[in-house]
Amino acid sequence: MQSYTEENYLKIIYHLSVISNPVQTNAIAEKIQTKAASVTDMLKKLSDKELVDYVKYQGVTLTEKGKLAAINIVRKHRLWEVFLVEKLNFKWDEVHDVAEELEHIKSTLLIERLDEFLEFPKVDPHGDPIPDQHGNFAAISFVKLNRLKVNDKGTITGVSEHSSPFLKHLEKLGLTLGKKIEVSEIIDFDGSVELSIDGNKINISREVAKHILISK
Amino acid sequence: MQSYTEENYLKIIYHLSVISNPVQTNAIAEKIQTKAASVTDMLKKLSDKELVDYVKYQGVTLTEKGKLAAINIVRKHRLWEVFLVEKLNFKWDEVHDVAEELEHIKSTLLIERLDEFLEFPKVDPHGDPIPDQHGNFAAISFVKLNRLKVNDKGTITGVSEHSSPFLKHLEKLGLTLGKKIEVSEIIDFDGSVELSIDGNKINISREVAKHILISK
DNA sequence: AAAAATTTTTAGATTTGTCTAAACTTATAA
DNA sequence: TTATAAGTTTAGACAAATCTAAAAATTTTT
Ligand SMILES: [Mn+2]
Ligand SMILES: [Mn+2]
Ligand SMILES: [Mn+2]
Ligand SMILES: [Mn+2]
Repeated sequence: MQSYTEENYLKIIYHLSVISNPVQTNAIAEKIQTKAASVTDMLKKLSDKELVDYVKYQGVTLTEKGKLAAINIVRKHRLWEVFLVEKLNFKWDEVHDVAEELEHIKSTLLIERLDEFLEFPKVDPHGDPIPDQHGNFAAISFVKLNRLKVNDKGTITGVSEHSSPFLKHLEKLGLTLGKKIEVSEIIDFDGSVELSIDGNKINISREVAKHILISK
Repeated sequence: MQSYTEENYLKIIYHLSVISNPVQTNAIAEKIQTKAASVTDMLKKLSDKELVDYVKYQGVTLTEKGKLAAINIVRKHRLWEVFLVEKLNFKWDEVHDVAEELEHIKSTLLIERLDEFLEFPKVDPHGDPIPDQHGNFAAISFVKLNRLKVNDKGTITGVSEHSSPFLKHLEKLGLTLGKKIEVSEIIDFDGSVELSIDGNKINISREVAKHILISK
């Protein structure tokens, strides 16, 4: 079994390894809000437990065992988020911090029953896929909204930024999961994007567009 | 805010102070599965935080602040137990350990929404009362089954022992919450009790009878 | 290819919660 | 009322996770 802290490291290494592999010490330090020296200590420990392959000065990669542990935490995180939104009427911007705590509850029975209670959801409130108990999940194919051209159409299926201010902003603009959008114009001056949604035209900054995931 | 460990101490002091006040160091040590020396250290810390009144060699009493914190943890513990039984189909002997972890999740919104989702339950799966958000709850009046005389009748409204083996045993005998019983005989030899329940006669040991709570 | 900048690791402390062993206080018994 | 037992606290140590400051390795720049 891993400690609360070890679980957090595994999860963050998992998320970062999508972007770069192996994962650098400083990248972890920044995400986990700690100092590089502390990360080095933990990497040695995770390496001793054979959860990561660690090469001094080079970075870390999850082992199969570490990857499975990480995915299991992600599974729990996302199932709890679904629970909070579907059953307790949380908004999608309110769930993340609570799920950060709930994901560490240790009970296989609990999580399997929760999955069943929620009727085996495939995605969480931010459009992220929920792994099954074996760690398998279908990768969702999407394009970032800032990559679309004028007249391109699609459906909002996810977000790549989970902060409350960002999600509240999207909500206010009506940019929620499942909404159909069409790019009506891309403004030369600042790269901002004009969208058609629900018959209205709205303008969003390029920065916001980057974090909206679109599927056909 | 209190740490996970501090919360456990507060809760256990709260439960023990029903039996004896002030609460002794060794009593806490035994419940928390630790050594008396560790308890002493923690009592000093809780005293510094004004959560307990602590007199060296005499024991501890919860302050108002400490009592409120403790009741809040009990509230969370019991609400989670209801959730596990009512929504996730846990048995009453399976909930305690998971609730021990869930009770430490820090989110007022979560617990108020959970309470609402469960439709404001008044008792948990073991018949224990659930405090409201101000810490108030109605004390449930009961007699221990071993105190009843022959021909006394009543309803099972609670248990004073929460271990899985004990609860499974009761379940097998059909001695669950809400069941009506009548004492048909008390065996001289070993003090065991014969009960009428659902038209059948069953015999339970005095030790088991002690932990079954009966109301009129 | 050496110098400078960046990144990472080590060394030594610190905090939280725990432990053992010894000392001390209180309760019980002769 | 002194002796003994039981309960509690202190002293000193330890493991987990963190930190700062300094040293070492790697990468980038000149
Ligand atoms: Mn989240
Ligand atoms: Mn999510
Ligand atoms: Mn319980
Ligand atoms: Mn209970």
